[in-house]
Amino acid sequence: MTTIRDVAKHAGVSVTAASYALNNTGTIGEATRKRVLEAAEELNYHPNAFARNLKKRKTHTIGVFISRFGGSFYEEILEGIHSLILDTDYELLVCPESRSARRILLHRQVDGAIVFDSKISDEQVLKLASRHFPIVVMDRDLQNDFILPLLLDNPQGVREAFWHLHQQGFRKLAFVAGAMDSFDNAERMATFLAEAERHDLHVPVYQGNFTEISGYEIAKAILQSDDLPEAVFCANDQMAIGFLRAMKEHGLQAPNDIAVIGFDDIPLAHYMQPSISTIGTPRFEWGTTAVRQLIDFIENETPFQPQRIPTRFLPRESSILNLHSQTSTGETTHGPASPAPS
Amino acid sequence: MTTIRDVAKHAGVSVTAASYALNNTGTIGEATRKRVLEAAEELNYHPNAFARNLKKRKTHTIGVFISRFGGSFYEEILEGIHSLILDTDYELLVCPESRSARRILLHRQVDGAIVFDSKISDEQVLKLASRHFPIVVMDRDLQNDFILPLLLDNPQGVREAFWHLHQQGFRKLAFVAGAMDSFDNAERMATFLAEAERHDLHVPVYQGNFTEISGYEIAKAILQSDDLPEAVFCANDQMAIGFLRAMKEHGLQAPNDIAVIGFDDIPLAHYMQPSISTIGTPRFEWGTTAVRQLIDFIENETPFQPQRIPTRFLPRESSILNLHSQTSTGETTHGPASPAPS
DNA sequence: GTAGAAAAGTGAAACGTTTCATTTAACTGC
DNA sequence: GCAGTTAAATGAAACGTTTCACTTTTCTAC
Repeated sequence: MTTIRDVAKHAGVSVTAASYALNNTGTIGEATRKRVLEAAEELNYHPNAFARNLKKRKTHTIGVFISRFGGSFYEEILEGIHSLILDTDYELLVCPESRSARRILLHRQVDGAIVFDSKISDEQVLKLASRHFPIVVMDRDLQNDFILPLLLDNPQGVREAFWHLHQQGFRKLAFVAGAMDSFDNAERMATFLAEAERHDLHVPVYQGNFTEISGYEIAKAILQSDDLPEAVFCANDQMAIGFLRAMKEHGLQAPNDIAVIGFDDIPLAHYMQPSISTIGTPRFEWGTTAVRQLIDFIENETPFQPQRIPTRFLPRESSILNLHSQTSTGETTHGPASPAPS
Repeated sequence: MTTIRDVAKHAGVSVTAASYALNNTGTIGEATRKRVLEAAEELNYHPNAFARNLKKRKTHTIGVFISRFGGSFYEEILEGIHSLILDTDYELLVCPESRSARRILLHRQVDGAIVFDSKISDEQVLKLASRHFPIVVMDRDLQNDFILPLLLDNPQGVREAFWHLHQQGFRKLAFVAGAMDSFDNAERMATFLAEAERHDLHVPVYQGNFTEISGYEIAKAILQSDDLPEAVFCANDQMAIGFLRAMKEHGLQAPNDIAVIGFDDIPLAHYMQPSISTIGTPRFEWGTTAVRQLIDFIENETPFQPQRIPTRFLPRESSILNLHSQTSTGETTHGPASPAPS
């Protein structure tokens, strides 16, 4: 492993000179700079990042902490994050959950973090966040000078969905919940139940965990009974997909037998048959917003601006009664994100 | 920032003792170890990873280098990689392309790398790989003692697809190519053209770049002419989706007007209408294999075992003529990866 | 030609760990 | 109670950079 010492020797200058030349800092003659750079090239020198970071105490890297890669959900957020990173000279580092208690995060191998993983406890986030280590959280309602919550505006989308169902005359509703420890699940459920309450409707809640299989199994259980709901709201699309699969196996169809609504607008929701009504959100921008604010804080200590990420109900086949008696072109041929024509 | 020095002082021991206690190394009394650990806890101490790695020259981390997160393609590979990592005490670090020439990789902030990004040049990989820095490549045919290529068996799947088309009587074929610099694209194209050649068929090639929009635009161009192909092979599913979208807009249907085949078996391919015939591959296992071999090399210098990742043609609606006159249950209700019932 | 200023270059300390080589303390068995 | 061992604890060097404070060289203006 060649070090800066080797480069300096090879170029016949001091280590300091070599360092200045390589970093374009300090004060150094054009001729020697050239010599140093050539020596570095020749020796295939690459600075040791650990030594450098140890000294500089800056890594120029931001870390994103997610639970896993699957599920189509993070994808677009990550793309947004990545796209903004490309415009900066920051490095991006994505860490899924790992056994060894997230050394990367704890050991501050990054200058700031974006946290989207409920396995990381609130206490950890609180303990870690500081002027020198700002954190953006996207999955919990935590806030101080160094912690920026960027949360979905769940109530908005859920209300729209509820109205949509109510307006069409659905009264016998059910709610399929996601993981208990999820902020989003809690808020979606609370909003839906509150809306129902206001209309004097009682809504049974079935406990799932955001996976397709849990939606499938809940549906199986429900379909055993002879007392079916008219419409089901699932806390995310995966579960809605599972629910629909079970319905199909029982020879039932959405929306006529049971209307189904999901949440997230993952690409599949648009392409399924029937297409799934869901609540969409600008995930790409969600990601860019997070990075923008984070880097702004790191570089200029710009105070964090908490904001809610808008959500919007997207009516599709799985919950629109008599769709085919109405105009029904549009939608299916457009991109995944497009709503029904107004 | 509390350092080990603070911990040592607080516990009333030497720095060395603190280090030994914290790392469970050296020789240290049970009582003092306790005291040190308590002090560390109390001061909320976390070792500085840079200092540590600088000294130890091991990071216990493996790095995955991909071009981007989107496209549904990497997702399952990353899940495989992640799932195996969880069984080890290694850390995982995923880096998408970034402006600053991939410091992470170059600066060896990881103990080994998995490269799946054509923007990283062959020369770089060759220069970098060594006994102390093994590299698995998944997107290029590069090999030596320290570089393990894990490539798709493109020829297998492409041949099956070709036979499938040929057997149904399709003779007027076209090939929609992906990015020029892609190994997979090259191999898929070469195989397809070679098969065609053997049957004295001439196949025009349209140059795309793996994106949906490129497939869409190529289709638009083709559909202008009055001389349509009978079947089109797209080098990946994204382009096939774009192609089908354009066809729909022209009021054409697959497979009757033009049969369409893709490659990759991304989840959408299964759910589209019509479902898309494609070539599937065990991406999850692809990821686990990469990690397994990499860590085995790092820990035991187990020699790399190059192997091809199997591929398999999955016939679906977009290329099966008269499907509905045959048995046609199954498939659509199964999970995305399941092939047609045999 | 010289004083003074600017430019170019250097030595050494520091970043926070780990670990080698030593010293000191605590046990043995007789 | 002592020599010999083993256990426990320590000081200091090292990892590869960057950067401060300083010295040497070169330039400028008179």
